[in-house]
Amino acid sequence: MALEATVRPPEETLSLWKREQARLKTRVVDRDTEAWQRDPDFSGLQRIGGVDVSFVKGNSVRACASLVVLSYPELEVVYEESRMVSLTAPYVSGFLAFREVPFLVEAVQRLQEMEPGLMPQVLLVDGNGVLHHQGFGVACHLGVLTDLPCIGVAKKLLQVDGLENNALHREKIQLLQAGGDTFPLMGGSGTILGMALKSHDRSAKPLYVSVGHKMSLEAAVRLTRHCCRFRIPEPVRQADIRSREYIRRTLGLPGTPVPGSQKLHRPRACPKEGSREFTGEGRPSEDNSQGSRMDLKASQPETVGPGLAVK
DNA sequence: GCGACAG
DNA sequence: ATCTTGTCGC
Repeated sequence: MALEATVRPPEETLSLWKREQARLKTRVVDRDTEAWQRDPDFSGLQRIGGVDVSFVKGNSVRACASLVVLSYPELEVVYEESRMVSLTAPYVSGFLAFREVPFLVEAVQRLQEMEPGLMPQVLLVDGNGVLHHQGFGVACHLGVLTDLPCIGVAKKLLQVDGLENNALHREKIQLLQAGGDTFPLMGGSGTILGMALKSHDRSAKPLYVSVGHKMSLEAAVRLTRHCCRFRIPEPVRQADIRSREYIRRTLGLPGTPVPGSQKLHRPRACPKEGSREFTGEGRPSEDNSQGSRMDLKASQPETVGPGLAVK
């Protein structure tokens, strides 16, 4: 059975995860690698991806992972895939990627198979990049595993390396005037780990932008700003909206009983639907037979597609 | 016992 | 992340 994605993993698992983060961190590229990233108007940029995972309320395992692709600069959704998944790892601050990234990588892989022409040129990720305990947040993790440029966009400050959401920090926030205003987030070593960004004119809370992969912080901030019709950049916002919507429409549908309810309400046998999901297309459904528990599974796929190799 | 805590 | 209604403002 799927492990309790609620329990804190043993220290042994956490140190394995840390080792994996340290190993993959050496592959992060924290500078612009594409021509469009340096262009004042992002000329050449046509597709931006966004990913998010939403959860089923009373359930720590079931979730919906969404990948959307938006056109640039129109910011219209040109691709969407939302799919129910069964999480195997619990949420532990600093190790978010081990919970969510495997399903996001799979989504990118399916996109590469089904609609390679819609592969995004950059991914906006809900969470941090190098602004992280080990300097390797979920945006870096997804970037390295897919070899796509990635930007970390967090809604709350991760208090790490001396960064604190204290009075001084809140003062700086209040000094932000117009949309696009920023201030640097400097770690203890003096390195700029990210930027606080007022994403639009009337947004009290800033976004915390950091480099994920294959992009400079300056370009990451500028692009994030260009994606904000509202506080949350459109690619991430659309992924969030659509993953929640998918859950809302999926819950209560047959074939998806709540774990404990089966024995109580359905003591008798029914056709073995098991834990299959309805895709709405009658396609075979999700089966995260990752085989195991919480392990190094988040880093299992090392390649996504042409030119997207990671060894 | 108390504070911290991306999603 | 999720639990939750109304309310103030453009």
